This record gives sequence, C-alpha cells and structure tokens, in this order.
Amino acid sequence: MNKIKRAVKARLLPWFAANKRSMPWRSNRTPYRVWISELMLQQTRVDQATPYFHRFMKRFPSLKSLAAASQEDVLKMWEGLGYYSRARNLHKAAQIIAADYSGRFPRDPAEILKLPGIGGYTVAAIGSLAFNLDMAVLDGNVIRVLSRLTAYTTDTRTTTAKKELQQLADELLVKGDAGNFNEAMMELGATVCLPKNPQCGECPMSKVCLGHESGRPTDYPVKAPKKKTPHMVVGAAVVTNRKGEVLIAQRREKDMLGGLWEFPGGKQETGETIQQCIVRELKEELGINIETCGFLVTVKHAYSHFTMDLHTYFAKIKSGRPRPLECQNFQWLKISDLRKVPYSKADLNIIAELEKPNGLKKG
DNA sequence: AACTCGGGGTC
DNA sequence: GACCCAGAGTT
Repeated sequence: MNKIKRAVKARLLPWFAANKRSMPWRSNRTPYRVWISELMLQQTRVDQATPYFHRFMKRFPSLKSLAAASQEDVLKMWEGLGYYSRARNLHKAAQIIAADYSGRFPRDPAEILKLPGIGGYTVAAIGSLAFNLDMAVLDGNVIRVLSRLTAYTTDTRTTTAKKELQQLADELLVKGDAGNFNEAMMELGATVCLPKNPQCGECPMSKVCLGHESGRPTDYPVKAPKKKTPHMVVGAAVVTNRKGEVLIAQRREKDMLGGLWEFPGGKQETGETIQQCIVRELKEELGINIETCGFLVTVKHAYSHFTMDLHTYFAKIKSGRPRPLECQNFQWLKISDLRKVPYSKADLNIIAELEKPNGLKKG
C-alpha cells in the first residue's frame, strides 16, 4: 500500500503532467464547465463528448442561460449523445441552482450531491476539479487501475467492491492535489491500463502493480458476465397529410427517450403483422385510424438493454384527429422542418431516409 | 442488489 | 457479436 502510495506521487503525477491529453474542459475550469463536462462524460468517451461540449457551451454559455432555456432546446443539444435523463436532470439542476443558490454553483459537497443527475462520482469530480476539495473519484477507469494494482479478486460490480475500492482511492489520494490525482488515475486507465491490451511497458506504476507481476493483468477487474439483451421488432408510421406534412409525437417524460420526438409506433405483438402493429399503435397512441401505404426503411438499432428492428411504413389517416393519448404531445411538420426538434438516433435515421431525393415519393 | 437508461468505439 | 465507456436513478 505505501509502495503504491509513494509511486503515485513519484511516478504517476509526473507521468500525467507529461502525457495528459488536451481537453476543452481542462482550460477555464469554472464550476459550470466542469459540471457540464462531467455530466456528458458519464458512461461516454472523451472523443464522443468533445464536440457536444463545444456546441453546448456556445448555445448555453452560462448557468443562467441554461436555466432559462426550454427542456426541448436542451434535449436538442444532447441529441445523439444518449442517456437523455442526463440532459433532463442537468436542466432541472440549473433551475434549482438559479432559484435556490442565486445562480451560483454550490460548493458544499452535501448540497452538490442533492442536485439531480449528480451521484458519488460526479460530486467528487466537481469537488476536486472545481473547488480543490480532497475527494477521490471512482469510475470505470479507476476501478480497473486499482483492481490491477492490487490484484483485487472481488466482483467489481458488487457494492462491497465499490466501497472497498473507494476507500482505497481515498487512501491513495494526494491531498491538496486531488484534481490532478483523479485525472491522472482516469487518464492512466483510458490510455495505458486498457481493458484488453494494457500497455504495461509504458505504465509508470508497473513496478508496484500486482496485476502486472502476476503476468495476467487482464484477469482484473473481476466481473460477473452480463445477461444477453432481448430483441424487439417495432413498427413506426410516417403519417402524411394533404399538405405533405408529417405527424410526429413526443415521448412522455418518464419513458425511455423521454421528451424526444418520434415517428409514432410501437412493439409488435405475437400474432400480428408489422402493418397491423402500426395500425394498432397509432389508434392507442393518438386515437386515429390509419392505413399503411408503402414501405420506407428498416432501421436496426442496439440499445444498452435490448436490440431493435424498426420497420417504417408510410401511412394516411382514414378517420379521426390526433390526440395525445399515450404521448406528451404531437405536431405536423414539413420534412424540411423535422430537424428543429430532438429525436433519438433511430428516428434520425428515418429522417435521413425521408430527406433523400424522392424520399417522400412512396407516401 | 438488480434493473433501467443511449450511443459509439474497439476487439 | 460482446465489452466498455470520467454513472445515476428507481424499485
């Protein structure tokens, strides 16, 4: 333990100073910028979050501007990044800070932790990076680095392991330099202590690493295998009217992809064709009777907990007027206006299909 | 403790 | 295909 602790100070921090990557949130480190970046980086790689961070800061340069925005505008800036509850929670938290903390980001970790979307990792990240508090982060990188350093054999998905590894991180933390310590640990995990091909030859900690000493560093971290994800077949309709406008519905806030817009539809049930599924779903969701016309496209999409084949057909209303029965809202939009509101990736693929030359021809 | 919640890179 | 990623919230 003390050997590891000495190696952190003597080797890890100098290694980080010499090898740290350039990231936009590493300059001009205000609490607001740290907060936004940390939310974007939850379960998301640096390269994926970076362009979103630039666009978000341009559109919402201050906490006040974020608090004053509509949720739909915030979701539009998050479109394609995934885990949309992060965006909804971010927006709610901005309004709480504006109302209860005079627009100033709270400094007390207990207060930070109360904000929606902020848990144990993020409060430590903001505390250390924005306020120089002695708090150690525990993320996927740190779990891998620590479990290899100590040849840790407990399943790291368990709460026992999380607790013990958090304690270990707390002990190793370089007091007074927590931000650098945390970033160094994560940078090491992201660039050297890789999941499948650890670059032990380039690692500043290899001399004190039990995983390296064992000759089988990839045996750590120990993880129970995940269950395989189910597969869904889903139907969706591009309903057009006489003006050539398209009907879109807004998903309910509590549902998956909540607040995003979509081409209405739903899961195929046993014993029905995909066209029958679409007819049924639009009756249930919007109270309209439709007939399907031509086939448009099938979008294959993998979510974190299931995979989906999304079959999309054109359709027209036979009777009834849309009402928001199982959705938050609906509207008719010209194809050229569709991208003004936020969608999930699967529905963006449908829009791309509609935008192709002759895309609406079949409707 | 188990489950839900996106999207994309990597092997 | 499976795994992983600067995890949090709900049940």
